[in-house]
Amino acid sequence: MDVQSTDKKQRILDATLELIAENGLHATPVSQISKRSRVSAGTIYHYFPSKEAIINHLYLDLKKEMADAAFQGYDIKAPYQERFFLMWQNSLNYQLSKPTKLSFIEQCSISPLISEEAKEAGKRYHAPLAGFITEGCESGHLKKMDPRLILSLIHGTIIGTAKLQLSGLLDITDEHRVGAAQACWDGLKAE
Amino acid sequence: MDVQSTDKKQRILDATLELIAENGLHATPVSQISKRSRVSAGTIYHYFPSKEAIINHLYLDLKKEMADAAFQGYDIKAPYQERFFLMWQNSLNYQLSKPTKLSFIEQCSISPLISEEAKEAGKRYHAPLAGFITEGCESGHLKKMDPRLILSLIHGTIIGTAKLQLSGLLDITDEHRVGAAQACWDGLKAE
Amino acid sequence: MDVQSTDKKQRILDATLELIAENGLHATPVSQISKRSRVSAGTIYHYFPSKEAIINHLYLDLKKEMADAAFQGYDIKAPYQERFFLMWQNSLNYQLSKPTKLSFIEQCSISPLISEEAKEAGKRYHAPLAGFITEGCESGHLKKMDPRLILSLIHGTIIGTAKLQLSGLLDITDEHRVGAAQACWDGLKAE
Amino acid sequence: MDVQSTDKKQRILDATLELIAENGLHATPVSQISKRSRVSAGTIYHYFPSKEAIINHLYLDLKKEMADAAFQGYDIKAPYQERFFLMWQNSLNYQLSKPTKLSFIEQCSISPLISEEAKEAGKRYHAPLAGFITEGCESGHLKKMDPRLILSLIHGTIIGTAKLQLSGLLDITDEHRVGAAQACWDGLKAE
DNA sequence: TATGAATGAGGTTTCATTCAT
DNA sequence: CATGAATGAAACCTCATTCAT
Repeated sequence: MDVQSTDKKQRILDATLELIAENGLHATPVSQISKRSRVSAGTIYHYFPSKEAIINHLYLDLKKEMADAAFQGYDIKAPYQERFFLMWQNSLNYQLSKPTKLSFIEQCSISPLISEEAKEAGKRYHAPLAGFITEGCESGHLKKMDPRLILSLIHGTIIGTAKLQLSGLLDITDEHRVGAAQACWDGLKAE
Repeated sequence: MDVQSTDKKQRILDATLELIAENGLHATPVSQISKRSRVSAGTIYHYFPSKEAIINHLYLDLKKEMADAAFQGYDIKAPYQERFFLMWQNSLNYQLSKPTKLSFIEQCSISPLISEEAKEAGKRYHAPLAGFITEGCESGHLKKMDPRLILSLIHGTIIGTAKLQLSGLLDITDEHRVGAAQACWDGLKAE
Repeated sequence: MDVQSTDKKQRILDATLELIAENGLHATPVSQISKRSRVSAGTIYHYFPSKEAIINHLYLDLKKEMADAAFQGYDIKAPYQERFFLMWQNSLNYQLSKPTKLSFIEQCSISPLISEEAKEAGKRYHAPLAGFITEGCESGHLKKMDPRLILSLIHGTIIGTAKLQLSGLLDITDEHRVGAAQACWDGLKAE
Repeated sequence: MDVQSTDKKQRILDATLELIAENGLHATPVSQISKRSRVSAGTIYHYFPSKEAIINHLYLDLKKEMADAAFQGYDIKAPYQERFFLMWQNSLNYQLSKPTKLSFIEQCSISPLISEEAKEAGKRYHAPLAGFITEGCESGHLKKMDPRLILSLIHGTIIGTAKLQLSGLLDITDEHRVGAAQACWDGLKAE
């Protein structure tokens, strides 16, 4: 696949992401994706077998991107708490800087449009994060709870904070970021 | 509106909720709502002006129900922490016992299908909860953070926990409930 | 049929006339007729077997009314030309004073909604007018042309003048009325 | 737009015209237009944004065609009366040879289906005709009446004559044509 | 590879009419 | 007689997908 091709495929994905974030999963016909991406309807079907496939592809791309974002600047030798804060902030920053992506993921993650296969693959991207939590539990930095529950609680606080900004209810300042991360840590750290 | 009528209206709402939880906001045509509710398509439009109206109605109903559920057994004279745990558990129990409702709300809360008007009205149901948080901040039981941020963090932990069960990743036991609630409290209580 | 009944029947006819004049033959559902007439949908079907029947009834009513209107103040002993002007003016005045009726008739007279039977019956109301024209031809007051053609030409000038006002293009003053009637007479009188 | 496309668009317009003339503005569903034109329902919406748009387009097409037809063989150097007769006959011939078009226009000209915009545009096609009338008034060939009224009277006699044939009441012969045109001229010429 | 006209199944909604009350 | 909730056929229109060019 040459540059031209990669470009078109990406434009299709970008347009789909934007439109679904703007207008919703429903209300995003292929014809609009075609217009926004400047790729003809026929060509879209050259790159993807169906509309559903575009969405599943996008879903996986984003899942991977989100997982990767968390580890930006990660230093395995840093103290556990420091790494915890880094990853929490990384994740929140990602969500805040790409609101369309949060909107898309939230709409799709429940929808049956996403195949079980894609959901399964999406979970695999969580493995490093899950490992980080397990490490914390075992090393005594985190409470003795099921790591999956801890991960969900962390994720919940990040999404909760990001949605607050997304919904326009509160502008998330640096002070809010630090406070929220601290609250999350205070709740999960072993006493 | 007599009993018969109320019944039909409710059947329409129930069927819509179930179908959207099962199949997604998209992929729930009126024809299916008609079949599932055993109310003819024409009659559906006798009770609601549009499909959108059904969904908005449902959204508001659920928002109210969720807000009310939180206050079940609320005793204003109980200690603050006790009330905090009660409401956290109430909310989680609600989400766990009505997984279709969580699925529906999560799909809709971002979707442009929900009118700004309905979103606004939905927020009003949060007022008592918001008041409870503000009280905690002012009385020194909770950290000095923006009450809206605190509320979002609490909500995030509840939804995060509930989704964990909904996705089949972990069966939430009583022990998990207590642990998660405790973590939430530990993170937000004034030290 | 008592007064109450007559009243309801008339209200149905009046509402139908108004609505069709306002919104067109299409775009006038029975539900609106019901609302405007303050007669329930079910009751409408007590008075008329179908929507089509209402329209046919209305059509015949108006045809008769128009024919009658032409002869208002008719004096058989008056000179022919005087009677000609009277009837021309009567007819124009009728159309100008009841624009909804002109609008209705123009929309229906071609439509296949009007049964052949009703059209036939409508024509019978023209008999006196046709007789008046025939008389003029035979007495040498009018040109020696087919009376049906003469009647159509007269009718055409009246409708043409009335529509001019109806369309808002020109406000028909007394001077215009007289001028148009004179032109019609000048065109048809035997030289 | 290639020949194929033009062809389809025209077939849609032709089918719509025929069906409305036959069955009325109401009672002409898109499904029938699709069948008669041998263009799938979906494709119809590729060429026109709505059914209303088809009808408005048709309306304007016909208005232009009618206006153009009047001037067929027009010779500016011919005497006024000769030009008057030419245009009157041209217009009548047009209406008689295209009865579906007359039926369509008569049904639409009042209907609210035709947008104000289209009505306005339709009127512009009358400008040359209006100019011809004004010229006659100013040159002393026609009576000193409002040119708009004169035009309406002429139009009324043409439509009246054409409808006579359309309704099957009288077969319009050449003799009738000449007689009617003469009557119209006699009525409007300056004495 | 790329296009976009074409398709027809299926979406939402309307409506004339009926019937239990 | 009167009502209006109920119906389901059919209206208008959209959309994922295909295919001739």
